[in-house]
Amino acid sequence: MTAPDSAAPIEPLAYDAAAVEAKWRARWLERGTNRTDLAAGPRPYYGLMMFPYPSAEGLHVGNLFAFTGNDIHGRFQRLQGHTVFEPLGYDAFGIHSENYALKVGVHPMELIPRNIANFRRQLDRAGLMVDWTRSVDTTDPVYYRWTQWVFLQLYHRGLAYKKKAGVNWCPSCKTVLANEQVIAGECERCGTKVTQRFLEQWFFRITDYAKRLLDNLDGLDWSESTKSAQRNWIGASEGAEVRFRVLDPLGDAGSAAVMVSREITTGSAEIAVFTTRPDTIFGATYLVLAPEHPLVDVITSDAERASVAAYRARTAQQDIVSRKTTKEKTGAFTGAYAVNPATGDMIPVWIADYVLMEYGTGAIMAVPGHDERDFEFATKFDLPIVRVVAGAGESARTPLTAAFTDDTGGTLVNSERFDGIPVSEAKGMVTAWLAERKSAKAVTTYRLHDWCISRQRYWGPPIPIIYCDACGTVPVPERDLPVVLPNIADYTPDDSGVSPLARHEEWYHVACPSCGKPARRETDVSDTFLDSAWYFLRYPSVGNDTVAFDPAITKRWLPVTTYIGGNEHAVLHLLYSRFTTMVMKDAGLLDFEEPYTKFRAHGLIIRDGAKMSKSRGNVVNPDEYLDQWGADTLRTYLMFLGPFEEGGDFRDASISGVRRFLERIWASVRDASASGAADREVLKKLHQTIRKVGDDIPKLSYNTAIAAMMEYVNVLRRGERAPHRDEVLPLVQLVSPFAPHIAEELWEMLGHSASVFDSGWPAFDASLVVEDGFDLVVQVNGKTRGKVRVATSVTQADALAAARGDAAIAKFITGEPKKVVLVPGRLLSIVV
RNA sequence: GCGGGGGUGGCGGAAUUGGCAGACGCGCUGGACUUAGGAUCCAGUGGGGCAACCCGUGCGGGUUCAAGUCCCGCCCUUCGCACCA
Repeated sequence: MTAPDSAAPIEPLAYDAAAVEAKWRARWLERGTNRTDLAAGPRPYYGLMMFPYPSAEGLHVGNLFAFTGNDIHGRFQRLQGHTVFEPLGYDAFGIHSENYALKVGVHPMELIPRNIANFRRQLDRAGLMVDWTRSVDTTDPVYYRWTQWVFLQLYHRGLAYKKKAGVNWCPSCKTVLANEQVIAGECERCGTKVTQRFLEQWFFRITDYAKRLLDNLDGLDWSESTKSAQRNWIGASEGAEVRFRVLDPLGDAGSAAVMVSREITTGSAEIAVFTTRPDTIFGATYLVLAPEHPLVDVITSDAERASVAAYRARTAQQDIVSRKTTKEKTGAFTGAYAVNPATGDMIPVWIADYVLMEYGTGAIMAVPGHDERDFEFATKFDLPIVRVVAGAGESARTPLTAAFTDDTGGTLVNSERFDGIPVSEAKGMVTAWLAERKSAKAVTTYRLHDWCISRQRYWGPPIPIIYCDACGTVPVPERDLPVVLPNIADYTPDDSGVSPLARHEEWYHVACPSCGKPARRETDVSDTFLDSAWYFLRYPSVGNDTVAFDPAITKRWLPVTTYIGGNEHAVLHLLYSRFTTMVMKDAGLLDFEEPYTKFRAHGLIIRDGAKMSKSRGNVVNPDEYLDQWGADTLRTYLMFLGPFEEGGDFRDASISGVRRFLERIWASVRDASASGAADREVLKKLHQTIRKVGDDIPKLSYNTAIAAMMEYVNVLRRGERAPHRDEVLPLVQLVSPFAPHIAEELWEMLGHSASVFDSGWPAFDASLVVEDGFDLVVQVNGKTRGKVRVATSVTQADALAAARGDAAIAKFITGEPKKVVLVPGRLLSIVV
């Protein structure tokens, strides 16, 4: 029998990911599917994702993972009827770009646009619902004009100031290094010994906002890990500031009695210290100042001047990192003495580098009996150690072989009127007692430092300040913004420690905006964290070049509804943008002070159990996977390999399962029949799935949502049954946030002409999932012995009867039940 | 040291917050269809045992009819902070 001329049976249309994806990329562009109507769309939903640094290597699967997770969330919100705004831009300034440009010998102004073009190409393939008409590029003068404007707002509010600060300096790279670039006192790149330099730098007074930044955290819907990292970083500690009077260094150091009387008449200097343990003041046997402390010059005796100067010089040379990590105690005696306000004793004043100028008051009262560092120091320099706290089973005379630092269980000893009082109570009591005598006050100190925004480099927005001999420091008037970063050929940093911009004469020299006389520009550029501290304010106002952010559109779209990003920015970026927002609020420019209502940190994609890195050679290039599997498969796979907030291990092996899942959906829709009726059991599973996926997506439980859809497809296709159209149509909507291209194609195959993303979310019908009975699990003496089918509303007595009627279970019910517990809808527990 | 996550089959991971441990996927085993299978489909798959059953969520205790989940004491791991007074 030969077939008639109608040829072989028609090949069923196979899923061709590349064709489908190309078709829908073009269609979305042409229809403007991803453009957001910012002015009129109902129920605004601002779904922000952290913008990437456009590296020369191109998009990383880690970026893709993060963006996809955010995109799914955004597409889901759109299906729920929100007007979703999902912008994306480029964070392209900074030392990374500059160093890379120097390395490959291509100017950043040439390199960055090239990188951005490549990023854009890759991002377009990823199927993100990004509104590209409102993108930002931090290196574009159209953008950084407003970054400079933000600087000026802070400057005008007295929140930007200049001060000298120590920085890590690599003499070989001729550049300032961040603390994390210093490895064991050496430059991470070239291995040269790092030194410390003092440079005039611009700072933002973020410490003025420490309390607000800390207190507001409680009310934010953020990942707990992120809030905790911020709390850690702000580092509030409660304690007391205690003042110690310094004795006249010229006096006779041999007699305490004489000294005390002299000191009252001369009224010499006071040293303020910060302590979290005011209760231990009776054990404060010496004071220590940071070597940089301004009082050191005042109090140092002639006899000690040379050794103090030598010690200070040595400290000034040391790099900042090794100073903080070298535990070996060093120091020098100043020759001065102070009075312990609790005991009246004369105690020596030392300087040591274990005391940091930038924390607290830059001075401490040393209590060697109850602080490990002080104990070590006192032991080394033979200073007195006094016990003032006794732990359980200890007395005032129990010798101290190490510092006793427990501040929960102890009671005070050798502390006069406070003897016997528990440490927990004594803290407040001692502070109050000292306060009465005008020697102390309760204070909270923060670990947070002011934000240094100066960079002595080329690739950043110039700080908009002009120095005039007549007028002093003059901010660039807003009408003169932007201060354009000049395109200079030689942007290599040099040994001067001054930005390369200083070498560009015609840019550097400028007329003073205030008096017109010759003046000079600030040559530092600002930190990239300033670029990203306000970018979310800009997106909705992109295109409006008369303001940084339009008040009406800002009111409509901000604060950001959901922000998703990596935990590597949990501290600095998020803190700086919160601070900037608070300042804008205080300036009356915004009516909210927390920029991100909800923040979730995504996890990290690792490979072979390790973070992806070039040196390890385990970096996954998304292009390869997009070519081989398509964006829909890669997206869904990335979301399936683990919980979104934890990340997961990328492995080639399991991607095929996800691809098979999409193919099965494709075949189900292709083969669906419109005649007859949908199967009731299948519909039940469908509606359970609608509920599950709808519950899981908002929780970012993408992996379990996908698993639920896979389960449904297994039911749908069981035994190679032919699905009904009503069984597959809602599935296309469910899967669409994950696999948008194939969903659009299938939606069209089902006869729709509009986008699936404007079709709404399938309705969940509770009546379809009602079960008329269920399998009751029966436990006897705590062990599962079987299950019986019973009615949903079964009573305990009926359940027990049913269990007894099942031979396999009944044989374990050996006597009269002592106790019976029925968990409705779940199980029956019988104790015999 | 302080703070935040984690420890579940061969692997990635589920488990409605105290209620059938191992959903879903990979891998593996067997089968079907095939000239063929690295395609597709079906079935099985924590360990032990012929079986009835027994044992199993890092370790040791405890609470409970019932513990991966709660309590106490440890171990390991990962991330953040750290000479911060």
